[in-house]
Amino acid sequence: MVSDTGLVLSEFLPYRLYNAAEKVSLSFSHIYKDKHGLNRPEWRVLAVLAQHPKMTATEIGVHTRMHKTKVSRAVFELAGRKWLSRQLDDQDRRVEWLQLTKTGRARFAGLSNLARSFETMLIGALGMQTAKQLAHALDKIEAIALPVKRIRLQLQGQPASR
Amino acid sequence: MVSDTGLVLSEFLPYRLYNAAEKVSLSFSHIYKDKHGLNRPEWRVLAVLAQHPKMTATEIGVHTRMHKTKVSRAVFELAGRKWLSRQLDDQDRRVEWLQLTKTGRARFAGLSNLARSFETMLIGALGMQTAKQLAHALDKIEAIALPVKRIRLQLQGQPASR
DNA sequence: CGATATTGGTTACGATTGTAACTGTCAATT
DNA sequence: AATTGACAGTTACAATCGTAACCAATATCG
Repeated sequence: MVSDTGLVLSEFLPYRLYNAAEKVSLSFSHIYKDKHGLNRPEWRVLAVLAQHPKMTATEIGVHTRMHKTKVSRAVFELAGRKWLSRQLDDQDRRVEWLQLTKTGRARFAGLSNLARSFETMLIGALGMQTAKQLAHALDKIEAIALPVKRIRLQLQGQPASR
Repeated sequence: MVSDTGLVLSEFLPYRLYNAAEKVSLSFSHIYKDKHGLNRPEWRVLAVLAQHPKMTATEIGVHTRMHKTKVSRAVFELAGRKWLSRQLDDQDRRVEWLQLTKTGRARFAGLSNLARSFETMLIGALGMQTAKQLAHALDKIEAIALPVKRIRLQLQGQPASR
């Protein structure tokens, strides 16, 4: 029989993890939001393209764990700003190769520095040891398999069941 | 001069933290969503009221770090299901005291057990040591002050400056 | 006491998001 | 080569969410 002492929400790990992530994310969001009016998907697309010069929207979705509609909208917005260019693959005209324009790279450079400063500040506030332990815990969370029903899982990299 | 090697998104701590939280939260959400059709705010209100028998909507918002409109909607929904009752304070008729009904408590009991099982599973997958380190890191994140501009901060519990 | 500010909670509206349907292109099977 | 299925990416629609405006009720201060 289970002792139904209830559940202390404020000590419940998923809850705490979520709140911490929201807090950090909210604080960090000013870096891309305030100056450039980017939202999170746009920031992520920018950051991935800065690191991987040529990618397709689908690849970006897999890499950033974002739904393809999110990616699509972010790409649309960034293309409108001329921060990235789209180029049809000539083997397969369904796919578009995306890459940052000079403007895009320039804008990102500044953001990138701010991002790293933020991370440094965060790690400093946590202390190096705690930060390392946190990173390690995140490694594990990324690695473990959690039950995910109902959701067709937007990152269609690996086939679920066929 | 800052070495602009760019930024490796997949190693960027805020990004990783957010993804991990989303992964865990998405997996956990099935527990309250699949069977009862609750959403996250509703789940939280339920859990807090189970722990603290009588609270006001404002208090719930502070405690769960949720915006008062979210709380308001969740309370509306749960009241509609008769999982909680509202009772006007007779000293101050603006405030409503909320408490779970017998139905609400009964429904929550099951959820609470599933929630604890989930947490146990998660901690098991992480390993006890990692889980403890994670909890410690989350403690620190909760405690530190991160720059938050622009946002009027929905949890008006503690005065920011007076 | 009366005007004004503040507070608890709700509602309206715009923005963001996810699901599903859709378009166009390629691949496979006949 | 024609049909069928799969896939890249977009669009439509509904649900969720945050901001701001709002309504009552109380507190404050002249």
